[in-house]
Amino acid sequence: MSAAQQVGIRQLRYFVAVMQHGSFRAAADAVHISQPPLTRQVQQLEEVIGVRLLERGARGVTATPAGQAFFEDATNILQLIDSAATRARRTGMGQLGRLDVGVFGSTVLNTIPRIMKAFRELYPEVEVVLHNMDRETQVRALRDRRIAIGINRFFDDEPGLHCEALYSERLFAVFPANHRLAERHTMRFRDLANEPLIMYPRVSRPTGFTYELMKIFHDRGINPNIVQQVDGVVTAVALVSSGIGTSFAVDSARTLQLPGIRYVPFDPTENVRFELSIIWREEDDSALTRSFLQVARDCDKGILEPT
Amino acid sequence: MSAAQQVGIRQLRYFVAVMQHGSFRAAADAVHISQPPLTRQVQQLEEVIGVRLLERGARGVTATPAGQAFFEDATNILQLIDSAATRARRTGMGQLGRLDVGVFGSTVLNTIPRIMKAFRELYPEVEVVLHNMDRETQVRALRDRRIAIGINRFFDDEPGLHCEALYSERLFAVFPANHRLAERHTMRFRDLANEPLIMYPRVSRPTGFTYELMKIFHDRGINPNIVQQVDGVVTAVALVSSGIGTSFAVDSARTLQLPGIRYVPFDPTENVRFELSIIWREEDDSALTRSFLQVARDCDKGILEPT
DNA sequence: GCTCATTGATACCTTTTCCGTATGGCGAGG
DNA sequence: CCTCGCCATACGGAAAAGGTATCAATGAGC
Repeated sequence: MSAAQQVGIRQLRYFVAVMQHGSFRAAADAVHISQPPLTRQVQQLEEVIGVRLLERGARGVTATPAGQAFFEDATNILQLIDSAATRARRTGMGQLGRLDVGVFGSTVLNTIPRIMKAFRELYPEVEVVLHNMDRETQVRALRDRRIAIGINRFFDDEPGLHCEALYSERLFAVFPANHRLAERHTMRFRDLANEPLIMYPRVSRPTGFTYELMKIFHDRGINPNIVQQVDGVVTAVALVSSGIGTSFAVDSARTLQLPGIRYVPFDPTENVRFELSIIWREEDDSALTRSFLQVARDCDKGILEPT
Repeated sequence: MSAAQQVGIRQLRYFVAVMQHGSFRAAADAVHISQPPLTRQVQQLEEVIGVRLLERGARGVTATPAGQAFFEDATNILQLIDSAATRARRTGMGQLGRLDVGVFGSTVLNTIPRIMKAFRELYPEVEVVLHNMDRETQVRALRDRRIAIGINRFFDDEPGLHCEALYSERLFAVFPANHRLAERHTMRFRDLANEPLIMYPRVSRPTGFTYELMKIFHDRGINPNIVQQVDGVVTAVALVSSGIGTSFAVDSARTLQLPGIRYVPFDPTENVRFELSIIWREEDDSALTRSFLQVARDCDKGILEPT
C-alpha cells in the first residue's frame, strides 16, 4: 500500500502551515480551523508516513530532519497541484498545448509561415508542429488523430471531416528568363501547346495539381508535351531555372525566387484558380483547433490578388 | 483561493484511474469503490479546476486536451507524494538522506568516482544515487526534482538553474598503437584532416561533444572524414582499439585503458579545452546539495594538468 | 522555587464529506 | 426495436473532519 493512497492534501497543507508558522496554534489560525483538529491531522500524517516529523516543545515546534525533508517535498507538491490545475484550465481554453498540422507542397513557402506568425502572436505558448504529408496521408492522419488540421489543395468531400476554402490563387507559368514568352504580361494555355513542360507532383492517383492541370489542357483539346515530372515546386522551378522547360506555380509559390526565373500570370479569361483548403474533424471542438481555424481565416481575409 | 486548497488526493487518484482504464466502471473496480462515488469525485474535480477533463461516451471515456495535460501532471504528483513519504521515512531512519545525481558519458569514468569517494568519507550516511541521463533529461529531471544535481558538459543557461564549471580538461586524440601518429607527443587538428574519425555521441541537436568538435574542424577549414558515429566514449575507444580509425577523448576519459590504445594530447596552442560543469536548482537550499557542491569543488581544486 | 501563561494533546459532540445500493437515461450493437 | 453496457442521479448510512471544553507539560517571570 503506497503512501499516496493515505496521505491527504489537507494533511500536507496543515503540516506546511505548521512548519511555516512554527507552532500549531498560529498555523490553526492561518488555515482557519481550530487547533485540535490540526494536531490530529498532523499526527495522522506522521502515522501514515511512519516517521516523526516535528519535535513538540513548550515554545512551539521544530522540525526533525525527516520533517525538514518532507517539508521541502510537500511545498513543492502543493505548488505542483496548483500549477497543474492552471495548466489544465489554460489547455482547455486553448492557450496552451500542442497542435499538429499536416501541410504539403508549396503551402510551406508562404501561406503556412504567415498563419504561423499570426498564430504565435496570439497563442505564444502553443506548440505548433508541422508535418509534411500528402493529401491521403493527411486524411488518414486526421482520422487517426495524429494531426488536428490539414492544409492542402483539392480536398474531396470526406465523411466526418470538414473542409473549407481559405482562398483561391491565380496560376502562373514559370519561364527561364531568356524564353521567348518570358516577357509576356499574360498567358493563355494555347501558347503552351508545344512547350516542353515540367509537371509536379508525380501523378499517382487521378487527383492533385498535375491532374487538374492535365484536365485543363484536355478540356481545351491540347495534348501537353510533358518532358519531366518532379516531386515538388522547388525542384520544378530549379529545372526551369536551368532551362529544361516551362512549369507552373500558384501565386504563393512566387515567394520562391531563383536566378533567371520569370513568373507570368494566366489571362483571367482562362478562369483557372486554385483553392487552398483547410480540413479538420467535424466533431473536433477543441479550443485550439477552433482558434487555429479562425486565425487562418482572418489571416487570409485581405489576401486576394497580390500582384 | 488556489486550487490546491480544494483538489484532493483521492480525486487525483480516481481521475488517474479513470484515464488509465478508459472507463469509470473499470476504474471503480481498480480503486475498490463503486462507480457512483467515483463519478462524483471526478465531477467535483472538474468543477474545482473549472474545465472539462473527460468526454463521456456510451463506450467509455476519452480525454479532452485539458484532461490529457492534467493527467500527466496528476500522475507526476502522485509519484512525488509517494517518494516524498519514502524520503521522509528514510531520512528519519539512520540514512540521513538521499541525493540523486544525474551523470552522463565519460564523467562516470573518473570524475564521478573521485567525487563519490570524497563525499562518502565526509557523509557516509548519505545515499548517493547516480542516474545516467543526457543533458536535456538532466534539465527536465532537475525541474521535476527527480535529481538535485546534474553533471555534464556544455550546459546552456537555464532559467531557475545555476551552473558552475568544475574544471576544464585537455583534449586527446586516441590512436591504435600501430598508427603512424601514435608516438607523437602533441597533435594538431590539421594532422587529422584525412584520418578516418570515430565521433560520439550521435549528433541529434546542435550541441554536445560531436558538435563542438565539428565546429573546431570547420573553424580551421578542415572537412573531417567521419567514418563512424557511436553512442559513447567506451564504444569509440573500443573501435579505435580494433583499428577502425581515430577518435577523441578528454583527460578524464584516459582512465579507460584498452590494449593497443595511445592517447596523444593536442598542442596547447590549439587552445581547445572542454569544461565539466555541475548544475543545480537555484533555490535549492538543502544542506545535502550544498555539501555535495562543496565537495565537488574541493575535489577538483588541485586537479589541473595531470600528465 | 512557585506561579502563570502558553502550547500541544485528549475527550466528546457536531458537521461535513464520502461511500454504497437502487435507479434512471442514453447511445451502441444485434 | 430491444437489450446491454456505461455514466449520471438520489438517498440513506458510515466515516472522516471540525469545534468546544479541558488537561498536561514546559518555560518565563517574579
